Amino acid sequence: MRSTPTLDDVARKAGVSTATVSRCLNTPDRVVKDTRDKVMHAVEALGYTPNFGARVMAAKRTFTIGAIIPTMENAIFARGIQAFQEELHRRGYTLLVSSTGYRPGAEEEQVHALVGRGADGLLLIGYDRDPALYQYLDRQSVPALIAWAHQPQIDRPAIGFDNHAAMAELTREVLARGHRRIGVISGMVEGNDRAADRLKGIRDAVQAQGLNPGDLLEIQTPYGIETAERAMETLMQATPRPTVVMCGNDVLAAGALRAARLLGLSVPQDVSVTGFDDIELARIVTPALTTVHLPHRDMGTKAATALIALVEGSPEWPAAVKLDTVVTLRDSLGQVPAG
Amino acid sequence: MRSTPTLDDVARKAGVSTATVSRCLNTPDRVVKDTRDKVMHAVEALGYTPNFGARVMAAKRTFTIGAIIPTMENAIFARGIQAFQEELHRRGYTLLVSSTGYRPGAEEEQVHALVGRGADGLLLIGYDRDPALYQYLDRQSVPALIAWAHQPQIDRPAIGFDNHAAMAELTREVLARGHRRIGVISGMVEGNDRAADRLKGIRDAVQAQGLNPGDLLEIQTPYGIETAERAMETLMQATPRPTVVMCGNDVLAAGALRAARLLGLSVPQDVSVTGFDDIELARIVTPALTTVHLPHRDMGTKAATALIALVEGSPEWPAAVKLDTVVTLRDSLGQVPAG
DNA sequence: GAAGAAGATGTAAGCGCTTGCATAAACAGG
DNA sequence: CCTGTTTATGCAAGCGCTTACATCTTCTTC
Repeated sequence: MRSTPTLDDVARKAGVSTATVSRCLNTPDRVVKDTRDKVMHAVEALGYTPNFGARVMAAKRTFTIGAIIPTMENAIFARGIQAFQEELHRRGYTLLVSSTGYRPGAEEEQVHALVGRGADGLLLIGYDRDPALYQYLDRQSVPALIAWAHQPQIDRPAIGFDNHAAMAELTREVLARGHRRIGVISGMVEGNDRAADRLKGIRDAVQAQGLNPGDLLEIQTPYGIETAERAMETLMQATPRPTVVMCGNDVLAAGALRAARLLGLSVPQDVSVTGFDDIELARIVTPALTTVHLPHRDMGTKAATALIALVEGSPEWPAAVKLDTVVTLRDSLGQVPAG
Repeated sequence: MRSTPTLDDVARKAGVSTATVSRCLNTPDRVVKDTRDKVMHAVEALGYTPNFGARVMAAKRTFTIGAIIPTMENAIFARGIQAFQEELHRRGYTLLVSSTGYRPGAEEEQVHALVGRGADGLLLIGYDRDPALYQYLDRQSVPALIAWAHQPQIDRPAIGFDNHAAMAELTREVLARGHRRIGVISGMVEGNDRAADRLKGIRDAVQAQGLNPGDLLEIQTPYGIETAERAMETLMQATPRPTVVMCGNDVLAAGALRAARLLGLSVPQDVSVTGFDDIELARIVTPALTTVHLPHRDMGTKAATALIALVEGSPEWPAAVKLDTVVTLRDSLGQVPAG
């Protein structure tokens, strides 16, 4: 097993110094064409790839961005991350993604892994994490951009949505249709500020209407179709039954819809269902979901631009950017059933 | 901006040599508890993280696996990759994912990036790629495992499904229900052997039945709900109309279903639809999709085990492992309509 | 209590690359 | 043809870490 060729091998083969080879690869115009050809030829012949570790160590710059997301299974992140990566690529950066699988402690691990690997910047989801992690990032002076969330009062670069306001707005639509018995299927709020904000949005909107948030029938459950089905079954056993079930995201809503169908309930005649995110799923299910549209791709692209600006130390970036959301009315939300 | 602390800083602060610090971090049991505490304390205080590049360079081993997938947007890969990552993590490896977005040439780029970054092994999707890339990997002696595909005649470590056989089996079910006018919505087959195999599976099964594969109404389209809708609309304009539309995957099928609904056609009374993959989507849409079930998570887990074995130079791994698929009958496939 | 074994720690040589500085080559102008 | 520039290349010092080997401590054991 011949070991992989090094700069030195190339240099020797091309009959030049390692410095020249390095320059050929990094700043080709500082090398005369003739030499460059010789070098490139040697590179070709040897099948040489620069050793990234060595390069980083010597050059202090990696053009690598890391992203840590809770899970890859969720279309929500997939969408935005894909756009994020596309924009990064366009700008000459490489994206490395890793996921925590909602495992506690995993995020810290991944941050260390990515930072150690020389990531120039990090994309993180939501604000909610151990302050020590922020400290660590500051100390390492690795810029981090928070995405999918927006809390203007927190002074961190972020880009996202006002989950609270968006869900409150959707709730007002629900209330306007006469619904008063409201079921809620929320994601787990612990360590997930998106889920927490959405839940709070419902509560606050209900309260603003002069109703008692304590009357909400809330269930928290991990994201997933199946778990949502279980939750829906439970909610549908309450007496009197909720006339609407608001879900923390579209995946949960899809599960709720499915459970309703299996229970022989029709949506929205017997019970209404709402989602959040407006992923493709929302338009595929029957009936189509009333939900909150989030501009995921747009966010991904903007996040890339912002993070690069941060990394390259560009002038200024407003601490927190808020992207607009749109309550999107479709068939799954109807008037409260008579009686 | 204080620069990030190095092994040296830690050593100085703890009053030991760098070698001791390194040992504390890598082989703690070779250091007496007392010293270890001192060192760990210094590490803590300084917020030290080892520089990965340097470590790789010195140690030649990264415990990093790279995966290159066409896209993250597709639940199909997401599922398997998530399982892959979970297993890797359990075994002490870190997964770095990057996606090509079906961009030609992107895969090569990513392979170089990952290999340069010291990936110990790579997970690649499908067989179909420039032979030069395989050569390169061999030369660098970076083991690569091919997933999501299975071609026993090719002597490369792989784990996947027999897409051809599976689709052929599904086709026989379709034929058994009397369908003869068959529409096909396939993914783009160029550079995508999964799509190509599935398509061929249909053709061969049709031919085996004594029919003419040339009579199939085939459309190739990029993956996506919308594109599938367009394709379905086109197919439904044919006269006589196909009585069944077989799709290259569940996402395409979901689009076809949606288009059918919009056209006022009911499934399966007016037209049947089949998918492939059996992602969650398949059970959520109405009617539920008849499709081919692929054990994605299982494959992800097994792929991790296999790749680690390859990386660690374990005895032997059968060149190509085939996982079983199951034709799963649900409501979207019915008997051919009368008349 | 001395000799030897076993264990803990330090020393220093790289790993492959970039880059400031020195040197050599090429060119221009008189 | 010589000097003064400009340009192309080489030299060599690290970058932060691991690890064989050397050295210094502790234990054992008789």
